Amino acid sequence: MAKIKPGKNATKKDLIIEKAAALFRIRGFNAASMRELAEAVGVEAPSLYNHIGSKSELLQAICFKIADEFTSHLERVENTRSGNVVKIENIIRFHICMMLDEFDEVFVANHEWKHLKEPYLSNFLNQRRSYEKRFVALIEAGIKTKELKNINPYVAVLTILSAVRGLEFWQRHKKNLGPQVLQDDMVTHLLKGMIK
Amino acid sequence: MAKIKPGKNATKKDLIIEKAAALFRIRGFNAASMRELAEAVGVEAPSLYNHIGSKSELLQAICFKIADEFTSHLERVENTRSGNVVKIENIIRFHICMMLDEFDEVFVANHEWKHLKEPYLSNFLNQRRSYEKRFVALIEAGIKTKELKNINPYVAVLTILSAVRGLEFWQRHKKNLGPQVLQDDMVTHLLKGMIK
DNA sequence: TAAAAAAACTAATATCCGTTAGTTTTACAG
DNA sequence: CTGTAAAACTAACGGATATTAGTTTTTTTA
Repeated sequence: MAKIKPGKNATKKDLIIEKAAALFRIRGFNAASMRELAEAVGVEAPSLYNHIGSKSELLQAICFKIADEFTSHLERVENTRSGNVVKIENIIRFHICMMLDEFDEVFVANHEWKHLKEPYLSNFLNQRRSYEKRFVALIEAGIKTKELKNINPYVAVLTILSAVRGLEFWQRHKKNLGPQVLQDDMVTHLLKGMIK
Repeated sequence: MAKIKPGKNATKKDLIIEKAAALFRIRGFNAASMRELAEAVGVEAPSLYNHIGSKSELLQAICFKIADEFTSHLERVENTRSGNVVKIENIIRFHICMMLDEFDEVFVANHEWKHLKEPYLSNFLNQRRSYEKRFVALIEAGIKTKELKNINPYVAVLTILSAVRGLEFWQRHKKNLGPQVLQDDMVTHLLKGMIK
């Protein structure tokens, strides 16, 4: 069969990772087979190994690409001079955008990380914990400056991150509601509540 | 080896399902092997088949047990004469309790349902969709009676259900915060927001 | 206590999976 | 064109998995 060229600026490895993200999301990491992945790429299974080292390497690439994007965005926000509420709103909106723009990858990072092998598993969890702690610190700062209610900051972070993650169920209703309305509504709900 | 008796009122099948829920949660449905499950039960793998039909039957039992509990609770709430906000708060608190009391089962129902086989997969998804629609109706009613802001009810349900689901990450912080505080904080956050 | 039923065990099978080995084809540099 | 390297292919292996078959042990029943 003819060699298949990937898009201009992307390597074939990138194409494989992209297809892997979609497949891992739909079938789950363990249920997804390298033969299925090969078919999606348009190649026989062993040919994949000319470009990648192993199946778990694919999972690592996906998880850490996403983790790094979130981490570096948080760093950018921290170095801003805005108020804490603005910072928090910024983070919420970024999560929503990531969920909509890089759906497969974010989904896999959220759901399949447990199948990472050591030491990647520990690295990933440490990076997550660090992210959450820095988010908590932001909320604590907002409480100190009286911008926020005297809530438990851990519960708030938990609530926000989980709510935003729920956008993975969004696809169903995509037709009825634009992403901008969605973003605004969710930000309002999480910041100001739903009671009049 | 001697026959192992389950707890007084539970059949051996119930014991197997219970152990399966814990195992499926930790390892994932596909990664969890029947040999591992057998070891947890204290038996050789083929012996399991004296009590169950197949591995997927276990997943079905777990998923539908949880789905039915949520559905019947919703029905109870619907038949109540309380205000809509009280009903919504009731549902949120029930979700939190389920998450804390039947952690393994709820986790598996939330994460592993995609490995259900037809027609169970379709049944499960239909039951979920129905639940969400009835929840949406409750919020729409609250908007109509001016109890709630004029938010998009789909976004609200999405936000609430996802936030509550996030309690699966709770175990980490259990030591620092009691479940009652958690419940109250989360209900407040979801109903009234975090801004002062 | 003897017969019947339930539930354990051992052994084995068929299937699928990730991956390797070895070979052939394609693409590109000179 | 020609030679070289990259990337495709076919064939196959070793290991794990769910499950079945057949047998033996344990428990219950009468």
